[in-house]
Amino acid sequence: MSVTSIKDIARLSGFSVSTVSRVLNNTGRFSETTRKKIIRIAKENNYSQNIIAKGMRKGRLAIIGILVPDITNSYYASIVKKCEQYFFKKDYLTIVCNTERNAGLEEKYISKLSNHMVDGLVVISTQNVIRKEQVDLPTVFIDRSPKLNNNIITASSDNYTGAVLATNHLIDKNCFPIMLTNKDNEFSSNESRIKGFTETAQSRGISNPTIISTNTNSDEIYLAKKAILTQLTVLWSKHRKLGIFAINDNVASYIYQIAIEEGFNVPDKLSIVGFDDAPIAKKLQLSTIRQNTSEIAKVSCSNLLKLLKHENILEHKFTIPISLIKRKTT
Amino acid sequence: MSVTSIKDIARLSGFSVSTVSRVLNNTGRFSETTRKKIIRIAKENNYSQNIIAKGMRKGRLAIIGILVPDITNSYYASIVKKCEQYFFKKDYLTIVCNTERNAGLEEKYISKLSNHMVDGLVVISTQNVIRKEQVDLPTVFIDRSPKLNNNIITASSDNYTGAVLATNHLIDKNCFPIMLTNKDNEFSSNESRIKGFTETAQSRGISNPTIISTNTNSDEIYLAKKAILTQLTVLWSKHRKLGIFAINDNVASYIYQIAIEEGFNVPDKLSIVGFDDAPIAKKLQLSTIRQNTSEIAKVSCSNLLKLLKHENILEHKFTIPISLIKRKTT
DNA sequence: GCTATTTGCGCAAACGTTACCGCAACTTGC
DNA sequence: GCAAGTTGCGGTAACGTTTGCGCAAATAGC
Repeated sequence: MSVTSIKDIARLSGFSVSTVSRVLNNTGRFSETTRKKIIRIAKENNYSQNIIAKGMRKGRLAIIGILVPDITNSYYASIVKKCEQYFFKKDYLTIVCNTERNAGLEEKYISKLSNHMVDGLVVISTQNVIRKEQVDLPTVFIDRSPKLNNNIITASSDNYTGAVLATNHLIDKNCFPIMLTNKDNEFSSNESRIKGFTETAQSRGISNPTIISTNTNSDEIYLAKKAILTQLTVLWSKHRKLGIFAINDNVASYIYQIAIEEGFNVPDKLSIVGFDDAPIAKKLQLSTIRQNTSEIAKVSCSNLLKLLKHENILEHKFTIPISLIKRKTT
Repeated sequence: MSVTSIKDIARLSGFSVSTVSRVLNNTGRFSETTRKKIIRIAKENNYSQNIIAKGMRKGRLAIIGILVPDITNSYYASIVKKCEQYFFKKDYLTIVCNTERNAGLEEKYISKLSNHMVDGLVVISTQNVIRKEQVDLPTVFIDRSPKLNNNIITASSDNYTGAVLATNHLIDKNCFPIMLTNKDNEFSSNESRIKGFTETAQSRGISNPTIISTNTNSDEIYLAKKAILTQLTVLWSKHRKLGIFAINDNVASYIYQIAIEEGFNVPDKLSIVGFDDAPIAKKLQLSTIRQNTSEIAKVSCSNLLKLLKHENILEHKFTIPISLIKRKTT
């Protein structure tokens, strides 16, 4: 029930409020007998600190805010979960905000989180809130381009190398490389992957690799089927074996579905590499580029906490290694 | 930067702290000219309320805590997301806690969330923390058996009817029904489904439907393949067509994978119905029982808020309708 | 046995709000 | 023009902590 305050414990134990506080926080000076008595009475009365009052005094509540586009996406969920667990071990709780990539919502969330609600912020993959956020809170960005600003902390996968790995793998398997990516490629991670794809293909003597841009939202991608098939048909007239590097596993699995429906042999006629190593990739045995979400989370959280403790930050841009997982689609 | 306090605004505007507070909260009496001046000065100085101080005064921070086994699970993620969005619309923020179904962790989270950190709690599918939770906070339970206690609010899918729908559907398709479920069926949702499955089969004249219990964790289920295959082979010797009702879509998709690998024709030789309508079910075109996560979230959140406002709660057990989605595996 | 240090504890301010209460000044009603 | 009501505002207590300061008592040093 804990309706008891520190005053009650003081009254019941016969000591002053300050002595009780010192005992309970194990700071300052008090005798062993005093300690035992106060602890006993506190326990008997089921006392526990009022966190708000403590926060008021300390100026902080020990909460971290996470802005994430959509917790339902397994890649984001994986990062958020690991951040939450990391923070909890360090005695922070985590407020999660689904922003839907909606700038208006983001602003609303941020203004709610400001004013001492949270100690710091983890922001995953949002575009244009940067102005607002810098106002207030110690922040770490995940999946945002390191090049945007020099004074903010960012952590993201090594998207460029991921694309290099995928592209080389496809070419090694004698595929003509095709990249299937988002239509709205405002995300720097996308840019890096396109760059890695193009440069790798060119370095392997393929001057004109194909890039297909389409809407890749779960629902919208179903509309792109015909257009994709047309492009594939054209390419098959020139190349025996095609290799698709998809922007994520969701898209890759969709291509895989189409291949099964249409009877294209995978991987003999069409090879597929996804991105993320989401559960679906494991389930369908898709080859993919694994993003190390544990490491992304760990780097982000540890550096945010350093920021909060005003420790020296050695670097501001963290690039997390990435790896190729070979499965049945290549 | 908002280092400004209400006192600064009072000083700068020439009014008292109380007048400023009244204007800013739009309570009590003040003149229009006063209002304009104070608002202007507050804006100029980029003032915003210190949420902790306000919380101290009000006794609450307007935060809700959610205990969830694992945010990485799409069914849970979907519920958590909708709760978060619901609460945010009502001006609450949401702290998310991944409990991993670990009783020790649950207790730790709950004790962190108590002491005025959160106004209320949403608890998803945990077993034995009920004792602890009842101590403190207004709580809504999701996916817990309504029968456990009469004074707590619970919301869960109509698992019984879900099982009835699935079983009838399989029998309608001339399948001999098999249920594939968790080994540790401490969850009431599981019990209800088993009951629905058994009773339906019996009512359709099948007195001995098969129930296979195994570990259904993502990793562990891979170990059960041989045992499952053995059972299926035995049953095929007696029945032309088998129909598996799987405890969730993850398990269903695993069975589907096995069927493809082993060359069992789906749905002609083996039909499959999953549970949840997770993304994987849509992707693989699995027939399944859809849980209405939106409705579960809505009912849970709205009733928790009623509890917080001390409104009358009309009922304490909410059972959310469920539906059969027919796709390619039946 | 006297000074110097340490120990144990209490007082009170402060964190930034909100809200009750009271009091002028102004307005209304007749 | 006077009583009654209304409006606009300020003073201040309170929410439950933590913490700097001070002081008496106990202990140590020699």
